[in-house]
Amino acid sequence: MMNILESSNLGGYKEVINEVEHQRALMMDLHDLVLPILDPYSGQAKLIQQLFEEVFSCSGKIISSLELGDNREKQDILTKCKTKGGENNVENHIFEENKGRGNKRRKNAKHISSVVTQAPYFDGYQWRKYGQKWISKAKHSRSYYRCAYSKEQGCPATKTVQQKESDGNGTVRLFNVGYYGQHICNRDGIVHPYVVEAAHDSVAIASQNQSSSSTFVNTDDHGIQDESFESLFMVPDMPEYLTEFSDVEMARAFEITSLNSPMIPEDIWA
DNA sequence: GGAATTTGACCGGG
DNA sequence: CCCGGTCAAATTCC
Repeated sequence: MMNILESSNLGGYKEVINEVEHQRALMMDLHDLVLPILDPYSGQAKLIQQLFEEVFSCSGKIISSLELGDNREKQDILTKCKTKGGENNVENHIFEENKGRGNKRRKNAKHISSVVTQAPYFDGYQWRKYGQKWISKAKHSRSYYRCAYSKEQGCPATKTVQQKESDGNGTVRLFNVGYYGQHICNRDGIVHPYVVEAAHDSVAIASQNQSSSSTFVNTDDHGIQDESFESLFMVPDMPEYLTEFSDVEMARAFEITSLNSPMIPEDIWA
């Protein structure tokens, strides 16, 4: 481990990051197996949820700091090893320009980390969707979220979620989740799962967006059918942690995300 | 009626 | 000029 960290080649951190991400994916599998068999109303279930939450929080932080180290290292090497011209300042600009241009557009926030997960909505933060795009020839659209407290607290954190093109294994849906900008919002201001639970009783959250997106049926050559299934469980407004696992609807929704439910149209690209 | 989402427009970098 | 990130009007949801 230390050897890897100390190594000066570009792949050093990446290896560790990959391992942690793998660990994360395994934890997610475990999570998906365990949650359904728990009695949602038992205190035990809450405790287990909490433990999962903490584990994910930890690995998230590890990945985050490793990515930062990785970026720093890459920049180092980039500045040492010359390349063509002033062109590679571009990367530096992205890192520093947060104030340079006073205006909004374009990645003003630097990339923090990327995670591959089965549960892109479970990361302990609340997000609000602000966009969705079909990316080049990707099979799935990418959704854009910003911190739910971006307005009240000016939190610059954003994230993108895009389903990975499956690498043959058809049983698991993986999502690429990219995080940009550091959270500056007050964590105390964030409602915790258990509070939320008490606050509003169970609703069929997972189905609330279906109707509105049903207009999005297109028989183009671009697997747009995907979109209809994505809307089945891509619940932009849902709290991004496990919280609602205590209610049956939510547990079912997550089941859909992780298992290949027959209710979900097959990926026509598979 | 307010809040959140959807979706096409817009913008800017490469 | 294309691509992808963001805006914002329209729409939906509660």
